[in-house]
Order: sequence, then C-alpha cells, then structure tokens
Amino acid sequence: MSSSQSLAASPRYRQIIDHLRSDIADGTLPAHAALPSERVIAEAHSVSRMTARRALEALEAEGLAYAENRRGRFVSPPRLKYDISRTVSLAARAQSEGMHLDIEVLDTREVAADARIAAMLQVQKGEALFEYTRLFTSDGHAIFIETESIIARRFPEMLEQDLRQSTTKLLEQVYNTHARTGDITIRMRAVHPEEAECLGIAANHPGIELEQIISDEFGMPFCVGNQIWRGELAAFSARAILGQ
Amino acid sequence: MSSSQSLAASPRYRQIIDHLRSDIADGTLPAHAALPSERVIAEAHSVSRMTARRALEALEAEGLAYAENRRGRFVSPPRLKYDISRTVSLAARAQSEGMHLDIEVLDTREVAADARIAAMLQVQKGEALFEYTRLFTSDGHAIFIETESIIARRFPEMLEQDLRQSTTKLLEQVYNTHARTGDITIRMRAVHPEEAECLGIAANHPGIELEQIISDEFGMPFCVGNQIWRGELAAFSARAILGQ
DNA sequence: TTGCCTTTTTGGTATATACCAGATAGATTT
DNA sequence: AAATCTATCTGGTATATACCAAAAAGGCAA
Repeated sequence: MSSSQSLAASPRYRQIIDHLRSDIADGTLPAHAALPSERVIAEAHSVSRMTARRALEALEAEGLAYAENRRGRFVSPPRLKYDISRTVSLAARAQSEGMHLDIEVLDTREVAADARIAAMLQVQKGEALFEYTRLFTSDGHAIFIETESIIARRFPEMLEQDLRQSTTKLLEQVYNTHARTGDITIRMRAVHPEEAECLGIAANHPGIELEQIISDEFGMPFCVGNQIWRGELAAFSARAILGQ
Repeated sequence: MSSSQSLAASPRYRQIIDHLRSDIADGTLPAHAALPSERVIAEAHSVSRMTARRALEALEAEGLAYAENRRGRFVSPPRLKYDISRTVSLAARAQSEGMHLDIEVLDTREVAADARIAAMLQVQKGEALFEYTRLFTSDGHAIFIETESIIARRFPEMLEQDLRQSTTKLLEQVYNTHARTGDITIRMRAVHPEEAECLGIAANHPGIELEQIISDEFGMPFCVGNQIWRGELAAFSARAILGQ
C-alpha cells in the first residue's frame, strides 16, 4: 500500500499511542487497568499486530504502561517518591507516608567478597559476606529488587534474623550499628531476564539501578545495597547543599 | 520451521545479543564504533532482519548501544558521572575532571509562568520568565538537553548574556545571586521525538529526566532546570547524611 | 576545489503469517 | 466443593516482504 503514512502524516503507530495516551490521561484507563491487547488494537485500528505492538512498546518506554509476561499490558500507577538524601530505609519512610511496602525474602547466602564489593566495603577480597535478595511490593505489585551485602564477621547470625523489615533498624537494634552516610549511584539500564521474572514483568523492561554504600558514624562502610527498580515506578529526589 | 528455539534453547535474538555484547566487552568494538547493520547481522546469523533488529534494540535498552536516525547503531561510551549533591553546575565540574563539555544554545524566549513552574518558583502564575534551552555535548556527541526558567525581573537582560557557560557562575558574577540549595528529582522516561532529534538519536530512546529547583542563600527559589539525558550516558551520584 | 547528481546503505514503517507457551476462565468430572 | 480438563486469551519468537526517507559515498562536471 503506497499511500500510507504519506504527506508528513504521523506514523500510524504514533496515532495509536496518542489515542491510548489520552485514554490514560483522562482516566478512562485507570492505574493497573488492562490495556487492549495487541490483537484488539490491530483490529480496532485496522493495522497489523506488529504495528499495534510497536505502539504498546512505546507506551512502555514512556513509563505509561507495563507488560506482564503473556498476561497483558497495564496502566502504570503513580511513581513512588524516594528521597535519597534523607532516608536509607525506604520501607520505614513509605509507611510513614501512608503507603504500604511489603518485603519478601527471595534468597539468602554466604559468599566471599569479589574485588568490586571488597573495594566498596574496604575489606580484603575473599572476606566473608552475608547476602540477601529481597523483593519489595506494594499492593501486590512488584516495585524493585534489592540485594544487600554485609560484612559477616561484624554481624554474626544476621541471616537468622527476620529480614522482612528495615535492615537499617535491624542493624541498629540488634548490632548497635548506626547508618550515618549513604553513597548512592543511580543509572538507567534494562532489567535482566531473571530480574524481570522476579518482578513479574517482561524482559528488557527499562529500569533504574540504585547502588548505595552505607557507612557508620566512624565512616566505615558496612553494607552495600543494589536495587533495580521498575523504571516507570521510580522518582528519586535529593537536596544538594552547595558549600563553596 | 518448527524446530527453531525448541528444547529450552535461548531465543536466537538473545544469542545475537550475547555475541555482540562480548564484542563490546572485550574491546573488539570500541566506544562509538559502528555495530553491524541490521541487514549484515541478519545475513551473518541467518535470521530475518526483524530478528536482528530485536537484538540491536535490546542492546540499546541495556545501554550498550545507541542508534542515530538512519545512520546506524554505535557502541555507547562510558557514562558521565554527575555528583548531584555537590554540584549545580555540571559544566564546571566536568571540566575540572579533564572532560570537555560543549554548550550550544538552541532557543531563548520570554514566557509567562504556568501553574506548575509558578508553584516551584513561589511566584504568581503569569509571572514573566526567561527560558533558554541548551544542548550539552562532549566530543561531538550529545549528552543531554537542558531547559532553565528564571524569574525575569530578578535577572534583567539575562538573555543578552552569553549562555554558553555555567549559568550558576553567570548569576553569581553578573547578578550577585548565589546558588545554595538544589532540590532535585530524577525519573526515567523515553525521550520525546523532538528531543530525540536535538540529541541526534532515535525517538523513544530511554532517557533520564532530572529536574532541579535552585534556591539562594535565603531559601528563595530563583531557577528551575529540567534536563533530559540519554539514559545510557548518565550516572548520578549523591551522598545522603542521615541525621536520624 | 567546489558543487551537484546518482547510487548505495541505513534504519523506519508497515503488512501478513505462523507457531509456541504461559495464563486464565469456564465447563466438566470426580 | 475440589480437582481436572479444555478451549481461549495473552504476549513471545520468528520469517519474508515491501517501500520510504534520510544519510553517506562515489563519481562527475564546472
């Protein structure tokens, strides 16, 4: 068909995007509502399924929708605001703001520090570490996966504790270690296939990785945390104070 | 062909990803080198062009490659580190780290504040603002676009200044206004088609939006900045101090 | 050297088709 | 009521094809 999309008309997949975007904006499609399936859109707009798919994938890239594997696509809820300059423990803060965060422990293990983590924690390579991976959900919807690595000799029996709570609080109450600084790095990347499975979303979903090194009141780092967020759900805020 | 991809073998497009990823990791394909084109990959791996495309798009999502419109796909360079808790002016800091940032002024204009920006700047809706949009590049490669809005009556003749420099410095030297705090919000979203054109990349490219409200030593906000970064090029760092 | 034109290459858009595999809902059986 | 089966829905993977438009490269003429 040689007449399609001619004369500077916007591409058909973009017209579909605009249509769906306005349905989301005006509330016709509320948060977590199912978007029409690829086949339904293809039929309704008289395009091929691949074109419908392109439109839906663009909405995902914009952060307006997310896909659950072979289940369908859904409208993204509002983003969760995370103030990185005031909180190490997100769980505690979310609860104080009326939001409920659930924590599920996916895995716990004891490992030897590799070069990268050893440098961050200022210990020898090979130092024994406790690691645990946890899934944070709200309202039944996965938000991010976190893996923390702590120095084993400093926190004996740590893995026997109940890890379904703020570890900052746990380390304070049980081990008398107080978090004082967090050095944070944020970058964008796609979620790996395994992470996507935990999060219940499609592989290659855009995500934000947040890594933090937590140190005590003496400046000694004792914990490295690595979070991978569903990109469309995160909003990080911080306050910079400019000495000079 | 019913035998393809059976028996838990990974999908063919993922095999192509792995192949290219290792070429990037071991330096066979250095930063900014052209990746093989869709047609070349299709031929080399005996897959259809669409499958080759899926692999390349996944590499983009991972942040390992970027596409320039109808020009080809290229290997991403290392990320630019931006310490948000110590700098408002990225340009000055980048230069001090031996990196050269070029600034190009895309547009300047005088507008009336809309409700959103008025609230951020604590002025009446309709207040006159100066706005300018600038493109930041390094080594000929676009990194992010920034639009700043400042209160016009506080900075007369601002648009007649040379905007190809750190505005923090400019406001200090010309108007004796000192930036003291920056309230920053970071979130992931795709770049809009117009932004993509400025950045010289394909539409829907994953990006990171950084918004900051800059206030003076009296706590009065005087500037709102909005940056949209090519997601694969950004790494934001911050230090949180936990005052309990 | 400069400017122009043509050819080639590149990704962008779009269709039509096919089969697979996980998820789900409804009907049926126990 | 609980378990199971089954048809149907979903997106996931994959092929083959077509034409378009921007970009780049090469050749040619002024």
